[in-house]
Amino acid sequence: MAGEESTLAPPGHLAVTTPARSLRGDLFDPSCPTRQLLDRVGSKWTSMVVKVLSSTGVDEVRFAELKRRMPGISQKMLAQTLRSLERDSLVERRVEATSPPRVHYRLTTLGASLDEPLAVLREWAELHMYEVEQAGSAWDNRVAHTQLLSEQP
Amino acid sequence: MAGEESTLAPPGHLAVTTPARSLRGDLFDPSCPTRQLLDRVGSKWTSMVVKVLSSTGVDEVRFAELKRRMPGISQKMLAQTLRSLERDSLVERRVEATSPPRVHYRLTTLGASLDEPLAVLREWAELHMYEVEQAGSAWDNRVAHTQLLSEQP
DNA sequence: CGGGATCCAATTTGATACTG
DNA sequence: CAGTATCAAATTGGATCCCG
Repeated sequence: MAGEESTLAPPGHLAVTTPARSLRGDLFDPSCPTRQLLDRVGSKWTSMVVKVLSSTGVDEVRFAELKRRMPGISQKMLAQTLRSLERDSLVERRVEATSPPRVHYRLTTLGASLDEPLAVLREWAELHMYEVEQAGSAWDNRVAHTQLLSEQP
Repeated sequence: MAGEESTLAPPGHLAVTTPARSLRGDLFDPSCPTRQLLDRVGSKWTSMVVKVLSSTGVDEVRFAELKRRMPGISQKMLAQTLRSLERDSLVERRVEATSPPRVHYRLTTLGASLDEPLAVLREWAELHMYEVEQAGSAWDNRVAHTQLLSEQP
């Protein structure tokens, strides 16, 4: 995920944050938009939050409900992921000032639009990842076999 | 990236590797195809290798040439990324037994097909990441400002 | 309830040096 | 040339405890 507080502007002048995109926008430079997107969707829970928020009937979901729909996530990671998404304007946060307070999350229009590319990725995964996994197992077996051979005295 | 040698089958029985996909294929379980794909494309150099191999005129590229086209990558990371992709059957490796040896890489059909979903992601990134970055800067400024206020004695 | 703050373990990446 | 091996640094994720 993007550094939580590491990106804070040095106090005293406003963050301009236009590092003069070095080359063309190639994947290797950190300011490349694709690289930045990949860093986000690659982080463990981001895509799932987007998916859950986009596939629910009601468009707002509360923190606890969200957590319940994502078995295995800790409060910390859920809060962290949500704040990252909020920072990116992909998610909106609404607080009901009751006691105890209720906090609702929803995708922004921008966030909702991200679900489409992710759906394409999901589709590819469902079509082809089985083949990838099979290839991986076969490769591992070949490696194990090779190692056994070279260990013979 | 998937563990390099951690996935080796215990010597003595073949790896069956069908962990009875726990629930539906939801993103949170490690055997979910989308999760596995995300782990791969999320790793730093994978997507770039796919892009470079898919966008070149000649369909085979040598190791050094590949490295030259990816400023910033180390030999180690390039080799590691390539072997991961080879393990996944997304890339094929061909060795010319000359001296010194020449090693050529190319995308498999499977690997080439992955470029399409990635292109969709790239397109979204180019359309919308600027907005995301702007939102991030604004958020950081708000946070910095809030902190300054709370620091007043 | 909805987090923030800490501490810690595991992974990932990078720099460097060595080799067939 | 095309790697492998090793070590150190940086990130990331998770477990916990605490708080309004």
